[in-house]
Amino acid sequence: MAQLDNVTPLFKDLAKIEHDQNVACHDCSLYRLCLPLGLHNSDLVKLDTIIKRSNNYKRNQPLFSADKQFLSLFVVRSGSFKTTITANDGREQVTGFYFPGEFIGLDAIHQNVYQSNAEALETSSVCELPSEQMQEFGKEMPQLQIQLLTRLSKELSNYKGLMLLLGKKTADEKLASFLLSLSKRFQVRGFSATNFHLSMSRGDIANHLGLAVETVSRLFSRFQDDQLINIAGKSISLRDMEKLEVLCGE
Amino acid sequence: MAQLDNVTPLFKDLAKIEHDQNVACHDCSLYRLCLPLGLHNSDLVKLDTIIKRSNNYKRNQPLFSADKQFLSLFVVRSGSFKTTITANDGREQVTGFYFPGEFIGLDAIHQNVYQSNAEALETSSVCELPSEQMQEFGKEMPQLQIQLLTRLSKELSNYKGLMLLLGKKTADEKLASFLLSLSKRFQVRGFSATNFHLSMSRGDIANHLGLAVETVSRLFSRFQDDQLINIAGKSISLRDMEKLEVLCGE
DNA sequence: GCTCTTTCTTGACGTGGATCATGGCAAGGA
DNA sequence: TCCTTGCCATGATCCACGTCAAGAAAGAGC
Repeated sequence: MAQLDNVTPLFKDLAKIEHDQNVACHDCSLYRLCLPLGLHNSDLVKLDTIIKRSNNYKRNQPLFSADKQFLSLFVVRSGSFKTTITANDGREQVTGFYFPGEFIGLDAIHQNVYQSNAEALETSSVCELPSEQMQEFGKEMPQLQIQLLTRLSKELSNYKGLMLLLGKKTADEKLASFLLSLSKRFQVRGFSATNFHLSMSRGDIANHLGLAVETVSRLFSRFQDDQLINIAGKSISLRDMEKLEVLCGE
Repeated sequence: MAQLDNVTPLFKDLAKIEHDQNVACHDCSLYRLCLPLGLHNSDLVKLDTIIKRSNNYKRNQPLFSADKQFLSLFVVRSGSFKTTITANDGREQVTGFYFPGEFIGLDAIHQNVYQSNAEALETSSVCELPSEQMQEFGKEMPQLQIQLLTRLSKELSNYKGLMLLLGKKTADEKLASFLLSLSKRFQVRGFSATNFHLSMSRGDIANHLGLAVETVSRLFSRFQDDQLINIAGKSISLRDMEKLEVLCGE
């Protein structure tokens, strides 16, 4: 995310602030998108005391692994992460990509065990919310619980959309849907909806969409030939949003 | 579910009780599987006052539809339901099947709008939890919120498993995984893990697994030839659980 | 700067599962 | 008993996408 430069005035100092380990929630540029929204000021101050702000994670560095004890929820502060699950024969599925303000680890709550692997896609940092203290605080702060319920509910409905994508869509539709989903998420974060950086590899994209790398590569080329996008390595710009919207079929 | 007859002693009167509209939570045979688990007795009594116990829904009768206002969460009391989402061109994805004690509608919380369509697969009934009152009660009953969080978290992690299934598994593996998932869910409900009734059509199964009806039909035949299962219409018995476990690759 | 490695692209070919088409069977209605 | 309707089974055919192979770029390490 730090590579992105088409920031709106509102978020013009995002890149600076988000990398600062010592900024409290109420001064954080992600405040509007993040957990504390809706909390009373006094609760926010309390919450601040349990949040650990991480150092940078490097590309490919794991945040947590499946089957390990669930100790903390994470919120992305800068950069991006992917989560994967693994079949017993080693096949992997990339279950999601996570950008600043998004929660990682919500699926671990029900068994107190991480259900997936999470790793950084680029130099990234997180805010860590220790699960025990979150549970304590939750009892006194219904708003905090409601935030978590809302996040979980939203992620759940995303995943149902992904089922439609994986189960029913063609390769073209899958890629168009993926690009538009990224676009919308960057937009609410104050970045350009049309020009952005793909922090994940072609392999990750292909895996996530249930396609072969070669198919994704060919589609990028074809979308470019058809003037739907411009793509150069990891930089992409969406040239014809309308056609992309039609293509994705939602 | 009412058609199932291999019930264990523990649940021997399930079929009778579950259809009784007037049974309170603490007398319900689903108590151990359901929402109230972990609530104090006084809270349970309070909760009981807002729960509406439905009449029977008939086969194909909708419980709710996507884009309608979110008014209630539902818990299946008897029978079974499916949920679907629809692309704008009419393509449907069956996102899930729901059995007694399971929640329907959790993905509607974040926008106060139902995100999917739900309909009965057979004669079925539900307990209805009005969302407004649930929100009120949630503020005073942290245990209730925790139950909801736990359910959501579990459903979320199921969906990540479904992504692996849809994205990476072969037709054989998909069907084996599906059958074993049903088996486990029936088992915790006190029914036979090996002999049960498929309340959904071949079409629903195929759709849910991202396959064609014909493929599902051929697979059932082949599994039968290979002595993995016996199938006759909607009745199925799993003959070789071990091989099925191996086949499903988890 | 240069090598080594990883990632990406592009072409040629093969295949798993979709689609199409036909027929069987059970339930319901007259 | 016949007809209709819905659901399921199964064979024949086809195609979207995967697999294989071979370069081309792009980083990573020195």
